[in-house]
Amino acid sequence: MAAHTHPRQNLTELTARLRQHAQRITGPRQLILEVLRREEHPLTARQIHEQLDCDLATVYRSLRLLEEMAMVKRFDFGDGTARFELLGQNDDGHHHHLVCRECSTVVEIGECFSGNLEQRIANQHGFASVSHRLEFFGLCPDCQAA
Amino acid sequence: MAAHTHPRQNLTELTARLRQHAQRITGPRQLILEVLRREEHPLTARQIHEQLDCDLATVYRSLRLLEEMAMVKRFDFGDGTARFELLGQNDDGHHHHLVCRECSTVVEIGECFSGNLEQRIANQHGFASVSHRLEFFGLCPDCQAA
DNA sequence: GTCTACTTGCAAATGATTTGCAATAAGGGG
DNA sequence: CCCCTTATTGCAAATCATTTGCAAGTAGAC
Ligand SMILES: [Mn+2]
Ligand SMILES: [Mn+2]
Ligand SMILES: [Zn+2]
Ligand SMILES: [Zn+2]
Repeated sequence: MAAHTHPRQNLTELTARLRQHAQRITGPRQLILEVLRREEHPLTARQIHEQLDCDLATVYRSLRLLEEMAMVKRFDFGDGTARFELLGQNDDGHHHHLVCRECSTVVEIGECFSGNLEQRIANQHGFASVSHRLEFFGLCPDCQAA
Repeated sequence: MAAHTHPRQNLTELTARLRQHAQRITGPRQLILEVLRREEHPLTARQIHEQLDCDLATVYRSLRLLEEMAMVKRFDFGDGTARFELLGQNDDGHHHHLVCRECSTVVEIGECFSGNLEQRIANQHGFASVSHRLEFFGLCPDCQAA
């Protein structure tokens, strides 16, 4: 399956990755990875913190580190709060979401528009290493009823 | 031309729109519209404020009002700061940007992927009134050289 | 010109995220 | 297993964008 599948890696594998980057395997870091490993949708730092027993600042610092190590990916739903998802071993994690404007339900979206468009835009303006950020918003089935 | 064209409306026209919404034509509101009218790229509340002589809070309040009146559109480049563009009379302002990751240069992009994809995603998950937010990021010609 | 509701300025409050710093713990070497 | 150096943590304070309470000011109707 695609990007929105649970990275089925175990903690051992994850700590191995941490070690590779010459980082220390600390309690908070392992716990954060465990929490993320169980979720299928991106979590906010606060949501992660609620399931843990360490300082919020530590959660933020760890997430930033894990992001730099490409072990987690940051998403932005435009509500001023970052969300994070665990990345698989050799996964760049590029994918999108469909978010309910009413209840914030999240649906993982693997599809994307043809890379053609992005390439054309890059060429057209002489930009290099172009990437994009795309999220969909709408009303989920439940919220349409209400 | 497309969405990224200057709304060539004059202030009279703009104040007329304000009046339609039973809002008062105040100094700050006119000034904000004047500032936005001269720009071709989205501006932050702070940037607008720098060109004015009223309180920053007033700028935020006015922008929110103008947004609700569909006279300005809010954009999010993922840097935690909202940006605003003036909207043309009957323009929903839907368009995208290509932003340099290095110097923040902005290029207006009128193109978009086929509405087909959006429709398919909506149907597939039973969502209604689906819209999307899409921005491109890359290295502009200048920043590639350096 | 008067009157009233809508607006503004100013200061304080918010909320997410970051940072300084002293206390603490991880992992290599002995 | 102990020690030592250095990375990491907890806590509190600082940032930053944006919002909000409130008293003073003003646009627009009469
Ligand atoms: Mn996802
Ligand atoms: Mn634009
Ligand atoms: Zn919903
Ligand atoms: Zn650039």
